[in-house]
Amino acid sequence: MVDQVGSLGQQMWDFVYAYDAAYDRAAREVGLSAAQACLLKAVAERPVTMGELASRLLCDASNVTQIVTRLESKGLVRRQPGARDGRSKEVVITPDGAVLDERMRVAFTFPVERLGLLSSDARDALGSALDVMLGRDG
Amino acid sequence: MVDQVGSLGQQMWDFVYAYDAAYDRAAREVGLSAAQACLLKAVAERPVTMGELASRLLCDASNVTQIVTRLESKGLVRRQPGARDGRSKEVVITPDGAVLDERMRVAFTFPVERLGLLSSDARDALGSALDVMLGRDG
DNA sequence: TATTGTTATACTCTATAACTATA
DNA sequence: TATAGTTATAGAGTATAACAATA
Repeated sequence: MVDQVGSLGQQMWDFVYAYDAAYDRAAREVGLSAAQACLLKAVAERPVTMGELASRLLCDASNVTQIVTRLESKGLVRRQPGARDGRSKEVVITPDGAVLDERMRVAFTFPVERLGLLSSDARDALGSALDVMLGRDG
Repeated sequence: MVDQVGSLGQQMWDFVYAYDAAYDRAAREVGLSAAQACLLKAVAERPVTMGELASRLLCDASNVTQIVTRLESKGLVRRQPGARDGRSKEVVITPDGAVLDERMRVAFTFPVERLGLLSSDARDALGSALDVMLGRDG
């Protein structure tokens, strides 16, 4: 059992390694860093405050300030005053930003490619395993 | 089917995100950056040349130079002349480095923790799926 | 001449501490 | 006074270009 976990641990490492590398490559293909692509993705769903971005990206607020400033200077997002709280700011994606986010999703072929190698049953099994490991059932 | 892949893609994203965050946290716990921990892990197996490290870490050689220099200044690795080729250098782990690498493995509890949530059958299924997605059979 | 590694440089990511403005 | 965000600063990761030493 320990050996099974050990070997699985190595496979998991290799897979995450390949996943991260592919994400980084895709981001650079569209002219972004991985961190920028990540933030753009978060903002693409809906406007998000700076603080919320820091929470979701698991980093310091001062870091978010800089990444947003860079994306803003590229015209991909803009800051707007927070809805209720005069202190807060929301980051909103621009049309150009939405286009680039979509290009990024297209460029990041890794997940679809790899999942496409699995049988339907294997996909089901993988989905169940990920649910459990993410604490989403059981 | 497309929806299945889409949902699975999100689960995969979430899992990789959690994995990366956990690795980063573990590295910081032992006083390393993720990149430093990664290089130390590579060198822990056996001496590796600078160029080989660049290949394995998927980065430029000049980057490896800097990371190795930092690890060397912490006394965790050392450079030694290459075996056959007088131009090359091998990076060798020191006793202190080996201790820290082991501490890192202990600190990085994420894989074992999460795999421990799975049944034996689910682990088998996950292992098979990863093999296929990593192109290691079929 | 080609290759291994380093140096110089520049940009990005990241965090800490001090600060401004608002609550 | 507490909170949201920014600024200043510093260390680390990263790549490109120019370079040294060796093959």
